[in-house]
Amino acid sequence: MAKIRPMTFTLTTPLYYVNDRPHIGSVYTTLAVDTLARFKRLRGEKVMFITGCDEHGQKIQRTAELASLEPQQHCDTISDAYAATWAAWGISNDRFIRTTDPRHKLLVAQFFERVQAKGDIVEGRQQGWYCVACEEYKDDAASATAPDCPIHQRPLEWRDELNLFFRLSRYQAEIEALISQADFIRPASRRHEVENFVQGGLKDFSISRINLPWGIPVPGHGEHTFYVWFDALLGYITALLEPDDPADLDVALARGWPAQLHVIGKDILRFHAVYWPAMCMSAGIEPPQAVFGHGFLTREGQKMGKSLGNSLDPMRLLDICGADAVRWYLLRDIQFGDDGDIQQQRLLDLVNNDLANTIGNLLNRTIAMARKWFEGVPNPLQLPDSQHPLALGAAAASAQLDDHYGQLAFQRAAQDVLQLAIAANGYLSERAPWTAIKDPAKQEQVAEDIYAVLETTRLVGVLLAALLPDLSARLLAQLGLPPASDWQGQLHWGQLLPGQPLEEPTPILQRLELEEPL
RNA sequence: GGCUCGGUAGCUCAGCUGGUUAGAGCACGGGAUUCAUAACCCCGGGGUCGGGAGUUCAAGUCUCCCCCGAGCCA
Repeated sequence: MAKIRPMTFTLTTPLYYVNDRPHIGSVYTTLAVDTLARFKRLRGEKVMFITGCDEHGQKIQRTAELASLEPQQHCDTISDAYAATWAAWGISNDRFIRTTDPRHKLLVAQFFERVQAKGDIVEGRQQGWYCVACEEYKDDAASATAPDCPIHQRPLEWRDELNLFFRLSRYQAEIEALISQADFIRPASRRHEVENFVQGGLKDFSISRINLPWGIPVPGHGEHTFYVWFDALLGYITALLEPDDPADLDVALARGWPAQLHVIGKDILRFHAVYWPAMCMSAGIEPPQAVFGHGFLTREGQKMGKSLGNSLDPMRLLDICGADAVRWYLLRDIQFGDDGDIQQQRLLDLVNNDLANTIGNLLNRTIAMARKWFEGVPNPLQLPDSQHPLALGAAAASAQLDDHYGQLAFQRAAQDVLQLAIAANGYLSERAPWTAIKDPAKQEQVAEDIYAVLETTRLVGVLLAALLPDLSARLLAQLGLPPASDWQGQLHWGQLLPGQPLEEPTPILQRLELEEPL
């Protein structure tokens, strides 16, 4: 069955909770989504890449109080830190939405009205043990005396209040149907988890809190504010608004809903794959088309965290290693979806081997030969054509890359490009132009070989554009070319201009050498 | 406690519906080479595929039990 392709490919990172400054996990998610967004753009699709911050809830209010700040001040600070982080890493997001945006509040109200009109809002009494850090009720028995949150190791708080409930239970069948679609929840391993949960029977969940000033007021329900999770995900829709658009739900939806893909950490899969689609259905809005829950990062085998003091500061990492190196390491070495372990030695090995030695040196050595023997791109009588082994290799790499990006298999996509560079290096040693050039009768052959390898290197640069935008641009610049912008045109074999002069090469990436731990 | 997913070379992992001497990258050792960021290219060592039993002509690959780890739900 052919799916109708919407005009806009909307994809999102989570809206990061402003409880604390950005950590490496958020960077990881965002880098992955950035890569996918760049890939889609290179493939000629219109992309709407959304990220932002989720800023309401009791946890934020308390964190602000502890710092003697107004919640809004606190949110501004952290939110700015996120925006600055993305700018520093060169993230190509089209939107940065904050759930404290005035227009967001209006959309939440409109959304709520729709859900209420549908008869999906009821009053109920919520009793139980609550973890503020999770912003979640736990299943501990009411008779427990002083339970702790198993995740946060902090005391749970007893709550007994009147809340508004969303009648999630009404959507049991529809949610089951939705998540049974093969590609709705990925990776598949996590789908079973959600299926299990849903099979257990969906229960209505409370969507409001009383006595919580730091939240969006529930229209028509005086003292209630929305539970963070009810308003947060709507940020994906608010984000679609153009700067001059009115705060109107339908206008926003027309700008690019449904989202094609929500990329999130595995911990919030249920909210995105169950609660959120049901809320959309209730409001008469199409649910998102897919949710991908990736794994978590550890560091040298250990969980990262304040308590262990082994967190990896993203800004420091960026300063020391650079965005290219970190992007390469995280996306090339960790299967997206699985948990991954960050190891400093491994990072150095891979970055130095793959980027500096294999790809960087390929460019360097090839340009050096071209300059030395041909004063630029060689101009053989017969240009290597699209049947040249390297041309075939490049075409194959490109096809596989498409496939792998489609599966969010960044690791494989990275290896596709790397393989092409390895093939080019292998071709050089096989042809040994440095020997052949000594024989005047072989000048023509050398010209052909160098042209083929230079052209392959160009394609390596083009294919790298989504994964390593900066390094790709630096590589192409040394071939006298602009950054890759359109794969349709730029992936064809044979675009290097014969006879074009080449500047003296400079390493596109210095080998990393770290004396101290990151 | 129930369920799910893992346990394959020193490290990180591929191995689809069972079928030639179990693979890759990194690390390590050796060789070749000089165009190049002491880079590139080639070769090699190393694994009783968590343990045990079973099914089969044939099992990392299927079944059962056990051990270990992670997760989801209670």
